[in-house]
Amino acid sequence: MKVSRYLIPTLKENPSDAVVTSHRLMMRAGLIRKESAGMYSYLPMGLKVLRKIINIVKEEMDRAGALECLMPELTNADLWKESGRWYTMGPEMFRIEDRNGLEYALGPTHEEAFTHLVRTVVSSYRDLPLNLYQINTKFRDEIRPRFGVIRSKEFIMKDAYSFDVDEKGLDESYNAMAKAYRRIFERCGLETIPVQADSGNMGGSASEEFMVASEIGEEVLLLCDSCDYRANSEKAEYRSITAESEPQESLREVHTPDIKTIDDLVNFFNCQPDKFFKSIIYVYDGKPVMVVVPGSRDVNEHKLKNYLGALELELASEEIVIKVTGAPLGFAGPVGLKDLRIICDVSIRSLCNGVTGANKKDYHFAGVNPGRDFEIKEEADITIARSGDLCPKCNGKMYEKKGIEVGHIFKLGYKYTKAMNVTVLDEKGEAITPIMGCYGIGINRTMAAIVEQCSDDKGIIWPKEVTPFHVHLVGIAKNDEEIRQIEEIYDMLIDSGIDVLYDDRKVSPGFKFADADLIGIPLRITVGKNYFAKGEVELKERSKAEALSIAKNNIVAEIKKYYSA
RNA sequence: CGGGGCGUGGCUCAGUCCGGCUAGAGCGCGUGGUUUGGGACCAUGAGAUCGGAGGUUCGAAUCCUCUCGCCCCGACCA
Repeated sequence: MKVSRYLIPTLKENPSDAVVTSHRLMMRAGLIRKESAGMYSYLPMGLKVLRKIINIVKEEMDRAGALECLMPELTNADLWKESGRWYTMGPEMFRIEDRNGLEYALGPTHEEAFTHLVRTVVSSYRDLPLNLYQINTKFRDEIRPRFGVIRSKEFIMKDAYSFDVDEKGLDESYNAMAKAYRRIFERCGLETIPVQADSGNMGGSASEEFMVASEIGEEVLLLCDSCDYRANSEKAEYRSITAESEPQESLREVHTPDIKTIDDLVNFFNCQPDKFFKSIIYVYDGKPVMVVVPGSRDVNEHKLKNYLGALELELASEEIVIKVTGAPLGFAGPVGLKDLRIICDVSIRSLCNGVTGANKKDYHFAGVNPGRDFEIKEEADITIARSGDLCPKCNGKMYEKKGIEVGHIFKLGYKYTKAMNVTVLDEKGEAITPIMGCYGIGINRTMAAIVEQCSDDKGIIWPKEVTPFHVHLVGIAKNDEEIRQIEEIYDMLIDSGIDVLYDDRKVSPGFKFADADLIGIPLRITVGKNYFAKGEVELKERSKAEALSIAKNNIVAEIKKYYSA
C-alpha cells in the first residue's frame, strides 16, 4: 500500500479532548476519529488492527471448540421481560419502540438472545455441550463514557455462552475458555493479570477477569506480594487483624452536637477511626438492614449483596434512616436496636471500647463493647480490602494496582436457563436444565490497552500479531530513477507476500520518520542514499534505537525471520 | 445527576475580564520555485455564519438570558 493512496490522517499535535495515551495516539496515528461522545469511527488502518484482534479471537475461540454465530442487535423486549432484566437493567439499556409501539432494546449483552436460540434448537443431552459466540456491537448508555475507546456507548465485544448438562461439563467449558483467553491476550502482545472477580448475584462459583495493568484502569486489583493471590477489589478477601484487648470501660452517652462523619468523630474523640463502629443503613430488596464496619473501612457492596442474596441494594434515604433508627443521618448505631437486621463485619467482634451512634440526634455512645452492649447476630466479611491488608491465602501483604478489564469469564449457573425455561432430555428421558457459562472480550478496549501498553513518547509500537502492516518502507528519492529503484523493492516485498506500507510522499525524510514512529509498524526499511551508493538499505525495529544495514537480497529473509521468531 | 472547564478556519490556540475599525497566529491545505537521512525554506493563495437562538447597545467573539455540544472530577460509606 502506498501512503499517497491510503488514508492516514496523522496529527502533529494532541487533540484537545484526548487525555489518555491510547486515545491520543489512536487519534494522532489516524486510526480513529470521534463522531460524538462515546462513539468512534475506525479509519482504514484502525480497522485493520481491529480485524487482526478479531481474527486472533476467532482462531482461539474456534480452536477451543466454540461456534460463531451472529445475533441481531435489536432485541425484542419480550426476551428481556422473560428473564426479568427488562425491569432490573436500568437506564444503561437503550430502549426503543418501532412504529407500532413494540419495544426493543439495543443489545447491551446477549444472554437472553443466546439462551432463546439454544432453547429453540437443542432438545437432547446429545446436543450438548455447546459454546456459542459472536463478535458484534454492543450498546450501553454509559453513565460516563471516557478514555476514548475504553469506555464508549457503542463497542465491539466477543461474547460467548456455554451450555452444559452438568457442573462438571461447565467446569470443562470454563477451563477451556480460561486457557483460550490466555492464548488470545498473549498473541495480542498484552500482558494480562488474571484476577478473581465477583460473579455478581448469579450464584456463580467461579469468575476470572483479565486485567491489563494501567494507571488509567477503572478497576482496583489487590495483589499479594508473596503468593499468587490476585483479586478484584470487589471480590478480594483479607485477613483481619485482631485488635488488642483492653479493660472494658462502661457504656456512656456523649453529647456530640452536629458530629456526624467519621472525620468529625476522630477530631471530637481524638482517637483512631477504627475505634468507631461505623453503622450504615441499606435497603435490600425493599427491606432495611444495618451494617456495622470499622470506621476506617468502606462497605463492599458486592460482598454485602452476595451475603444477603439480594437482587438490589442501595443506601437508605434519610427518611428510612430516621424511621428505623429514630435519629437523623450520622447518629445510627447497633446499640439498643431490636427490630432491625444487623450485619457486623468480621472485624467488629474484636473491637473494644468503641464509639457508635446512639440513635438519638447529637448523641453517641462511647465505651461500646460488642457482645455486652449489642449482640452480634450476623457476621460476615463485608468490607473492601485495601493496600497493606493481609493476603487471605498466605498472610503476605497485598498491594493495589489499577487495571483495565479486557476480558471476563464466569460461571453463570442456571439463572437464564431456568428463567427462560430451557430443558433437554437426559439419558433417562428426563428433562434437565442446562447450566451456563459466559465469556466476554472487549475488542476495542483490547486495542486501546495494547496501545496503552505498547507505546513510547514518539508513538505506538505494535506487537507483531496485530500490526496493521508488516513493514514500513520509507523511500528517500531525489529523482525518478531513484523512485524506480525503491519501487523495485516495494514490488519485491509485495511479491513475497509481505504486507508493506510504502511512504512514497514527496515530503522531507524527517516528516516520514516521525510519522513512521507514530504509526508504529514494528519494522521500518529505509531506502535512500546508502542504497543508491552502496546497495544497502536500513532495517530498523521500532522498539530499538539502532538500525541494521542489509543488502537488498536479504530484506525478505530478515523480515520473515522477524515475524517467525 | 452534582461540581468544574471549554466551544473562534481542518488541527492547536490568542483575543472575551474592561464591547469599537477589514477577527489573529502557528501547524495543515492549494499554486510556483528552491530543498531532501529526523516534523525544510521563500513567494503567493484559499479557507471562519466566533456552537446555536434571543436580548442589551449607535456598535457584540466580548455583556445578559436561554439552549446545544464536548472534556474533566465526583455520584451518596452518615
